[in-house]
Amino acid sequence: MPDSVYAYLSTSLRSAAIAAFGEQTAATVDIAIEKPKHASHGDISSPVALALAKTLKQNPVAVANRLMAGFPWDERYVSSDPGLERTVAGGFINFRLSSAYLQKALIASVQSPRTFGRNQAMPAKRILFEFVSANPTGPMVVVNGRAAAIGDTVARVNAWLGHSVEREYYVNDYGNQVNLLGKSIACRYYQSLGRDGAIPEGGYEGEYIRDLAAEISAALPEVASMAPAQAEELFTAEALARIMAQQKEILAAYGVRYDRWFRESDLHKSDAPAKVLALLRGRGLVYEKDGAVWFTSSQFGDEKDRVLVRQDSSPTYFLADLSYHMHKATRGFDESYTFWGPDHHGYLPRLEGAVKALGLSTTVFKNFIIQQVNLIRDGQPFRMSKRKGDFITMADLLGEVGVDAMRYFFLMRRLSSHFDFDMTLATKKSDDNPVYYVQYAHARTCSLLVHAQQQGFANDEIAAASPGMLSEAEEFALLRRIAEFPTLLVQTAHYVEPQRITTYLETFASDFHVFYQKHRIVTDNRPLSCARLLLTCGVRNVIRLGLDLLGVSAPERM
RNA sequence: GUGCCUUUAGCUCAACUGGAUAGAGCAGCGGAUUUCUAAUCCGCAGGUUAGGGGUUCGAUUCCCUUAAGGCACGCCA
Repeated sequence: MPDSVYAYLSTSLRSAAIAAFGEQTAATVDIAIEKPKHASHGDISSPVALALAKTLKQNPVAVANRLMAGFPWDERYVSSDPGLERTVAGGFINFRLSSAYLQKALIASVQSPRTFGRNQAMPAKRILFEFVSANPTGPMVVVNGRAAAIGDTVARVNAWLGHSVEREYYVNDYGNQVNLLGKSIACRYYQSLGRDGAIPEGGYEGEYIRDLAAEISAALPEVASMAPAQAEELFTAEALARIMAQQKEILAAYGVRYDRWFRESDLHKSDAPAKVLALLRGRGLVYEKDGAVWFTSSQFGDEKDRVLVRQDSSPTYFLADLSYHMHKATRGFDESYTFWGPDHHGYLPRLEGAVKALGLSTTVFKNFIIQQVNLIRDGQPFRMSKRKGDFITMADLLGEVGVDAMRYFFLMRRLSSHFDFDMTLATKKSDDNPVYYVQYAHARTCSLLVHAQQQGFANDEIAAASPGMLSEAEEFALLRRIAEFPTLLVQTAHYVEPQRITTYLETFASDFHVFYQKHRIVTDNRPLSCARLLLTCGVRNVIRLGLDLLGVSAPERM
């Protein structure tokens, strides 16, 4: 038995098409299953007859009717009651979910909330998610917060679906940037001792550099007696450790825990970069020019060739990144997602080109750019200036708006959209803040169940209620929402679009508020009350589950 | 200059990846509470989907083009 109505419909429509028009014709079309825009069209529909009509050069309605003549109706999924809905309209084939299907979903959401929505049909995969990976040379910025929310939630959804997920943070603790970090701190340290010296070209000038210099020299007084080069090294190592610890702390407070912090420097300690170089060289994709070693990335869609090994024979970030990808490839993941910041979109063509050149599968390695974030305060764009000191970091934003609003807001939009974060709205505890709207619906279900208990409704009695008592339009709307949840998760994971969950929760919350407004749940009619309380349980579980996947709390009282 | 992202109601965004009458929230206006939470609900109004062209039964979605905004263009990471 197919585990979803989608699977049932697509196989059934396929076999009906074969029966009606023969295998050859049926094979020419995809069986699309979609949710109609208007509820009056049914719960699920398929435009397959429109596509077939084109191949057959026949009237779509006639094609649809012929196709449906041999359709294998199954009441466990859809209702075949012709009075319920016109099955064929304008060439679309419309279905209504059966009561049996809806009731089964409700029971599942109430009885096994810890597995509701898990996809048993899908084989479990091992999936790696790398995200944030901010340079350990300064504080994390607001776009890192967006990446953290998205990467973590996509990982949560995949884990929920039954996959084995790992979260990884790539630490760029090697090369010029970290050297500059150490030099900058050393410079501030010597300045504090009254010695001369300027921050090196391209070095870090933020206030936190002074703080690090003071903290480290206080913790490790022996730095005073060290030669400058040695002191620089110590400052570098110690600063990296401190910055990483701080990043971990902030991310943990934000609800994100990584399974692994992968250090770039470890790659350089091994022969991994040399191996990648040899591999590319063996394929004739490498050449020498101006004393450097180049990769022919222009053959792979990049605008020009890129350097792998510099004139001074040190490896570039690019080469290290390729060896990192090779390393990931040897670890046996079925899929490997990398979420990049907006500043990396120019980098992806060469990376994807090289990944292809290395023979790595592009269906395994998937890259996503998370677009920039603009802060809005009091309706005005908040222009950040490091010099003036009015710079808002990820930690600042977290402190100001809190985990719930911050994660929720970052998850409201698709990754590719440039996001305006309205700080004033996010901190507002009012009805125009969507986080509270959804949380309030959850709190309402909880207080309703508490109220029912006080009125003498026992949990057992509610659990044994008959969902067949539910007949109002508002009740069916909620049943459909619950039944829709498993598909929502599959699609969210497939398209990597977490905003589907926030959109879903908002409409779901709205449906519940409407239901609540229109119907009294706890009444003298005991069987009906129990059925409505059962429904309320399902609503509560699914909203809570959705909020959990977003990393947003589900308060029981507000 | 080149590449990438974005452009849908006054504002912020959806539209299940090419389907039916483009939908929500906020803001605006008008209503609903002797009731299980009014952080709620109901109604009204709001559109040439930035402009133009193309592809086809059908386009917000795909292609071309123009415009606007943003980001990136290093032997940094």
